[in-house]
Amino acid sequence: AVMILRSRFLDARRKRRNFNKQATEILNEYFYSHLSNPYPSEEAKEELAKKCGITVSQVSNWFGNKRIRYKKNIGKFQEEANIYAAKTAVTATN
Amino acid sequence: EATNPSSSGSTHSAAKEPPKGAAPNAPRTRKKRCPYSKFQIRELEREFFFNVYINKEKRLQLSRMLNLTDRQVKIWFQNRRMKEKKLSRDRLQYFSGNPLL
DNA sequence: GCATGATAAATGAC
DNA sequence: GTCATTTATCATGC
Repeated sequence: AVMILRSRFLDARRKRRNFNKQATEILNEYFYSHLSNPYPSEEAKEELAKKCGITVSQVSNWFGNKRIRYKKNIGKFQEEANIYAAKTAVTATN
Repeated sequence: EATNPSSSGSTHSAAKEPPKGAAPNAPRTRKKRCPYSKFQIRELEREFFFNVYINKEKRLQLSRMLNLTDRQVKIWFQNRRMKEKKLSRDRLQYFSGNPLL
């Protein structure tokens, strides 16, 4: 039984599973509200991880991928940026 | 599996190195990431199994055998130690935090 | 067929 | 030396 768990763990790292929509919403919300400095602190990462139901490493992976893919093609993310900008604007007024 | 998928077997000789002094303007281009071959990985892992920290002598020897720079070997061991640490963290979290499914 | 998460080389701060 | 990161590559989801 232990061996089954162990083997499952070992190859479970690269068996990718998409995050649920809510987690992606939370991550994007933070990213686009800190677009000038999208580098969450260790504490912020832990809080994001808890809220998203993922690990801190996964949060780091997400931000690493997001930063470079955003930088590489800002135009492609423009619509997404506007959406979350508007969303944070609404929450700010409330 | 025997041959190196990365072209020419040499991962550094063909790569760009800072000009020896001809061009003072230094747009030092970052070295392109070059995945290592199965053979290179096996030998590096073999040495890593014996000792996580490699001394300079074995490092030079390995770099010549694998056609890598000593700097590449040094960095590989650094990254490999970080990987080991992360694996330990993940294992701990996986086996302690979760109920056995 | 690309989007996306994870991993592998490479750099730099400290 | 560690360690967060950048970048390209890998593997999978859909």
